[in-house]
Amino acid sequence: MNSSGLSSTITLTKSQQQAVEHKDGAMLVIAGPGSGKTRVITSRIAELIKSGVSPYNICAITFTNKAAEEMRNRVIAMHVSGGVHISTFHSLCVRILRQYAAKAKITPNFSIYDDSDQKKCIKEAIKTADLDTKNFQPRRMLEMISRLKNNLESPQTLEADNSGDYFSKCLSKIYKNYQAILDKHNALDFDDLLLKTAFLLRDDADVRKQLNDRFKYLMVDEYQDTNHAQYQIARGLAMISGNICVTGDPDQSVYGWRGADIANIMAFEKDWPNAKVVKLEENFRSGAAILAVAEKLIGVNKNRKAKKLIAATDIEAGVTSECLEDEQAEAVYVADYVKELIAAGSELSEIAVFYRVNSMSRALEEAFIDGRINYQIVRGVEFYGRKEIRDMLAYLKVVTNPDDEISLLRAINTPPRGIGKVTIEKIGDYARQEGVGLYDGMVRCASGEILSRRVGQKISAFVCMIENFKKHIDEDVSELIDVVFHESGLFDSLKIEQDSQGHSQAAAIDNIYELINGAKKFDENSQEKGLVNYLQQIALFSDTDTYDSQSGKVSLMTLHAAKGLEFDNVIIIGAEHGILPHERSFDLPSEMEEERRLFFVGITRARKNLAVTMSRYRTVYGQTKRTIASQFLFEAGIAPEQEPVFEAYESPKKSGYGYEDNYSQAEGESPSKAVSSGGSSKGAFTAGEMVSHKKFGLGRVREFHNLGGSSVVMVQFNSGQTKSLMLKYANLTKIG
DNA sequence: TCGGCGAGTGTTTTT
DNA sequence: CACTCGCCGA
Repeated sequence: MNSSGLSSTITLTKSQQQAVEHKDGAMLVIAGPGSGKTRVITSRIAELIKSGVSPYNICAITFTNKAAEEMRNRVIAMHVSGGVHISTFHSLCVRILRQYAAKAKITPNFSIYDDSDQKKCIKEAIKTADLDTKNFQPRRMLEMISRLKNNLESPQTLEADNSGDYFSKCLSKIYKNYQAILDKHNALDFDDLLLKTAFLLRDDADVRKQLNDRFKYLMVDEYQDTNHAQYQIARGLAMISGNICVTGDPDQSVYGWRGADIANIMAFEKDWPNAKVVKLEENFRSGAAILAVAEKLIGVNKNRKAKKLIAATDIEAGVTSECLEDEQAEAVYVADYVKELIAAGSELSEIAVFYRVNSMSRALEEAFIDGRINYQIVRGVEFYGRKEIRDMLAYLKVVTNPDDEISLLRAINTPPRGIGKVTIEKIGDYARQEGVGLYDGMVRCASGEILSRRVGQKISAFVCMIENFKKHIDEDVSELIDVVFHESGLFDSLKIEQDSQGHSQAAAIDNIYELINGAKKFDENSQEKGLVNYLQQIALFSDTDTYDSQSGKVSLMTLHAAKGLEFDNVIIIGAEHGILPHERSFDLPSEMEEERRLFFVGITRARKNLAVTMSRYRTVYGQTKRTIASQFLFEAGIAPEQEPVFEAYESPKKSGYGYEDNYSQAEGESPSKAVSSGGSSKGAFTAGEMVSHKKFGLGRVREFHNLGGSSVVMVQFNSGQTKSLMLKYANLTKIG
């Protein structure tokens, strides 16, 4: 999203014009990369207002806070009066849920739980279900619950369905417990924000009517990445007016793992039968050479609507690729390449490096520091994930929401106050007897005879402190944080640490001051003030929100974070089998296609120069392993000249994390042959056929997914195991 | 009560 | 390799 060309006098193409002028009814804008989508959306908002629609009646939903902010600025720059609601789905839901809290059966001061909060809750939920965390891994359970929530399955509906097997019954129980814990804490997780809003819209005609009246014109960007809950929310919001305009690109759907359903955009015309469909296929961003690579790659995907990438500029573009020895060499290569770009006149902020996983930034950072290149890592959790920040936020959450036990338990012993497990348990038991929350239990214990005098005093002191903080709740958030910082003892304990450990801890105190500074900005600028608002807003900050286009630094980020951005120069590192595509995606063709789209997204961020690198060896989890070139390099026609041995392989699942057990068989094979021939097992398979595999022996084909060069066969082997194999590498022989 | 230490474990992407 | 968890000693 470049900020240039904001002037409303700028000329639009015919199709852009069509999209901008469309007013009433449904519209689907299929917008390829670089097709001026953001400009279309903002121009349309301006056009709606010009035609007499009140800004107050317009709602635009973006994918990230950053995108929302940017769009807000653009709308303002168009000299259109304010009042348009622009936010992410999640922020919108927070607003709705607070406004209609009673109807949603929650209280408006709810906490929003992040990953680590959720993890604590799920562990407790598993324990109270009398199950163990070995067989029911917290992470996995959370993932499945998230999936359920995204599909709007409540614990009740799940429990009512008695048909499930043992595992689903356990899951159902865990889900129920987990939700009970969240309810008790007056807390919502990310998925709840969507689910509760969707239910509210579905079940309460009054609310639905009011919101439809409020948001007469709804626009949803990045529609290809909406999940079922978001889809239902959008539908609910536009149900009466029918004025829904969605924009997106199925080829850029990269959040399937988070429940995003590409079918939402594919089936839009069915949902809204009179929908106008506009395709934006002209690309104003990238040079033709880059587009050719992108188009070649994405063309391999099977499940897609055909769409062109038409170069609409005469940018001279270049695409290079390089194979380096290991990740250090790769990072140094990138640093040198960046220096060349700078020498050639490029701005640092016009250079970006993308990678598949966050951990890959490390080698880059070292090389950039060595090379004295200024960089920014687009990764936000960093700051809000720091211990001292979380500690501080825990206090604030307790102040707004004493039922938030996760925060309460954190705050009560940071810094240590000599209140231990036993005491907490005692109070917990007492509170349960009395039918009150833990905090209220403390309040009562502080004066009662439940605890020893000594402990009672400690509790009393803590409760008094929190109650005292509550008095400041209507002051500026920044002031309250300052008060909490000093009166809670957090400052003292950090100071002591700092003094004893030299200056290594100085950052902790500075971080709190930075938090205070951020809060000051919130106090000054935010539309809706107050502590609860502040906390709920912070909870929704994300990685991509930290990207600063004006930083004057090279940007490093994951491919996911790169969505929606553009740079003159893009470098994508780690184009290796197992990384891009990621090994966790090997089993499902749909996931392989998503990986391909991810690479596609990365490629199409570049205006002038695209460089792709891989390395021959990579150290993962402390072990150095030989790598295999990504098939995507070949599909896109950009394999490095100094070509790596492209080895035949089997799906490396279950054989550990490395690929070592399949790299022996390849030594002699000619790489180019292995690729272009498509392997030895050509043609189609059908379910039921008997096949033979070198290593796994005999088996029967269960599924065949014809994906051209990357077809996948799922085979159930006689050994009992079922494997998904890439057809062209699996070396399957048909039997009989 | 709490911090330190050692064994064990798990590794994608993020609102 | 890095992080978490649980146990033990002070």
